[in-house]
Amino acid sequence: MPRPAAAARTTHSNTAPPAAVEDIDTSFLESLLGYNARRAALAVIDRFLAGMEPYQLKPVEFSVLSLVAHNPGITSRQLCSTLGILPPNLVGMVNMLEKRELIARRPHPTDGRAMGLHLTPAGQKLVRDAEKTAATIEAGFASRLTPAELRTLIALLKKVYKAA
Amino acid sequence: MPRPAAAARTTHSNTAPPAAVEDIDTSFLESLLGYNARRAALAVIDRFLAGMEPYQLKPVEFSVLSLVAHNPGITSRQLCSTLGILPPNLVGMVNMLEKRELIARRPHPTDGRAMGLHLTPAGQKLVRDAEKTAATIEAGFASRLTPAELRTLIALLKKVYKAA
DNA sequence: TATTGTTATACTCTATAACTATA
DNA sequence: TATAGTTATAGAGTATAACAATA
Repeated sequence: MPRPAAAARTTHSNTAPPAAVEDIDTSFLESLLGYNARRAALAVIDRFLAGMEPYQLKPVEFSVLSLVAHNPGITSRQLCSTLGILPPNLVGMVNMLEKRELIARRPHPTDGRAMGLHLTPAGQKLVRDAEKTAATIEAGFASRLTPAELRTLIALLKKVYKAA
Repeated sequence: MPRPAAAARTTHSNTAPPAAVEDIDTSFLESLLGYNARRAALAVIDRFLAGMEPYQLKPVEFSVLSLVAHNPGITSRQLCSTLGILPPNLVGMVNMLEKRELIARRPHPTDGRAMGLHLTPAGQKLVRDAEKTAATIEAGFASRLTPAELRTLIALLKKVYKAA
């Protein structure tokens, strides 16, 4: 974001070390997959965060609810290994979602230690609406990417993190 | 990561609600750009973190050193806006890199408030080696992605986060 | 008046150790 | 003995407010 050409006093002084930097060279970083993946993820998540504001859901909370919706009876342990979060960090989230009466813990049918997670009717409605919003956000990126590019991008991303 | 087919007792009970989940359906989440971008970024950064261990550099510290290397005299403010980090959070990092004698603060040639950042000889050597390692890590992904796919992926990621 | 660098501080996210009850 | 869920806690990472020196 530095202005294009102010203070032209410090131009082409090829030998003097104490020169000011005007245009920042980011070419090396931009050649790295990690740098670009992180920047893109942050940009998309930022948009997602804004879109989920009416539902008071952060990205991970949305992921949890969506997984419970499509996998009624899923356990905490399964959520953790699927989403890559640690059990102690899930507990508070599940408590909060239960207090909001979006999900309910029920005893697991075969494992007395585990609890199966289920959506309440209110949770089902919220997830339906939130997933619709997520799809809309997704479509919003079609302004920068064609549908084909979006498909390609997602396919390549999967190739990167699957079989890690 | 649940085992494929243990406890076959709880199979095809199509009507009973309290059933155990065996294979987790993640298809909706996997259709979302944000989910895939985050997972991919985490996977790559994980690999990067391991590769940078001998240099004792975290991804952001590597980014800072690399930017200083290619832009000698760059200011803290410029680093912050380029990398999307906040000034208070950069201070400690620069202090630490200075204490490790990898960078040096010198007075800015035209702005008395600012400090220009420069690499020490030790810093230059470290960055050269670390960038070589970064390129190697990058090449390591060629096992999952062809060089053409990697180029396409990076180009599409740029499209996503530029013009955000 | 605005900006650079800085301190202090708070809030979130992520990680580790240890306990309980079931398997 | 191992695993699911939980508690407590520690450590990163990220955020805002406010100040001194300079523009």
